[in-house]
Amino acid sequence: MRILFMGTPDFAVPSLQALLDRGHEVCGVFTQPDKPKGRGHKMQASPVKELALRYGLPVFQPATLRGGEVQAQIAEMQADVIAVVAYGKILPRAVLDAPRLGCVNVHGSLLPEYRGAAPIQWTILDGRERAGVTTQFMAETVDSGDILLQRETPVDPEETAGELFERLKLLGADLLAETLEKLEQGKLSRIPQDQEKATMAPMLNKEMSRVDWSQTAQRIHDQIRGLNPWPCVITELAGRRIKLLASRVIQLTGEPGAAVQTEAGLAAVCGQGALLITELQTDKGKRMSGKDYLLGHPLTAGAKFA
RNA sequence: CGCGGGGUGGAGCAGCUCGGUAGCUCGUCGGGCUCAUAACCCGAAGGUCGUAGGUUCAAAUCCUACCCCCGCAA
Repeated sequence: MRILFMGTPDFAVPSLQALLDRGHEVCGVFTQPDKPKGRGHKMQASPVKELALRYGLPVFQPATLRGGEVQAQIAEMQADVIAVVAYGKILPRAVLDAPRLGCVNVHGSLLPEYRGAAPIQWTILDGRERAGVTTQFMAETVDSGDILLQRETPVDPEETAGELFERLKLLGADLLAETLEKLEQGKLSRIPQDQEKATMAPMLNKEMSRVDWSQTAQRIHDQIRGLNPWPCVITELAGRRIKLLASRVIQLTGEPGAAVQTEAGLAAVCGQGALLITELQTDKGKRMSGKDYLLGHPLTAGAKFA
């Protein structure tokens, strides 16, 4: 099959890899332009670009897909299908209509739930027990297209967004390959989304890192899991920034926000129940268990998380 | 040249400003006490203080370069 691939971050890499492994002809790879990133603001190529270059595939990094020139270029490629996985740009009508079989997208949720930029994180943040991936025909409105295939997976109560992410990107890659093959054989039917059941999973921001200790321990636990590895729950203890990376719900009462030394380690009292802080990161950047933290940072009387 | 923090026995930290015997909490090992204990007491092992140079009578500490880790900002 002649495929034009569009994708940018890590999540998209296994999908491209799967298409290559199955012997499809990837006639081009679209990915976001290199950007100055990280410390020192060094230019950095996207993970998808790096993979594409390793395979010697033609790479395209237009700033926009809205120009007639790019659109003509895409049309000339005569791809059977365009596979889009976390590309980061809206595809205009002209591009959606270009390939013979249409544009197929992999999304990290069981659509119509969790449309948008951060479906995996919101699945965890909401404490959901089931997650999944969906392949859909792309529509002009984000993630509203007809569903092709879905695959579901249970979420572990302790699983972080990052861990679920790692699993779903592999599931997604499999599902994409399967979808394209069945699509080519005409074995798929399109299932329109139930628009009534649609929910949104907007991009995360740093505002969400703050903890409201009056909430239930379970809810804060989900917040810690859902925001890990980025942007993470950030709180303050003894005047210093602390990232909370992992926790466990325990029974303990007291003033919400109170920092308590327990036999098992550092704990934080919540509105209902409490959290044992099983992994945290100090402002020096070291990751450690709450127990280790206490060895070098003894709690003062009445210490509270901010 | 974006801004900034950090690398000290196995773990987490202090010491660095104002060079001069390597400190604290925990762990480990041995012994003791106790009806008992994650408690307490006594003792011991374990560190090229990130790397390489430099200054000095003397460097964890001051100077230079490099390596690694992290936060902010993007």
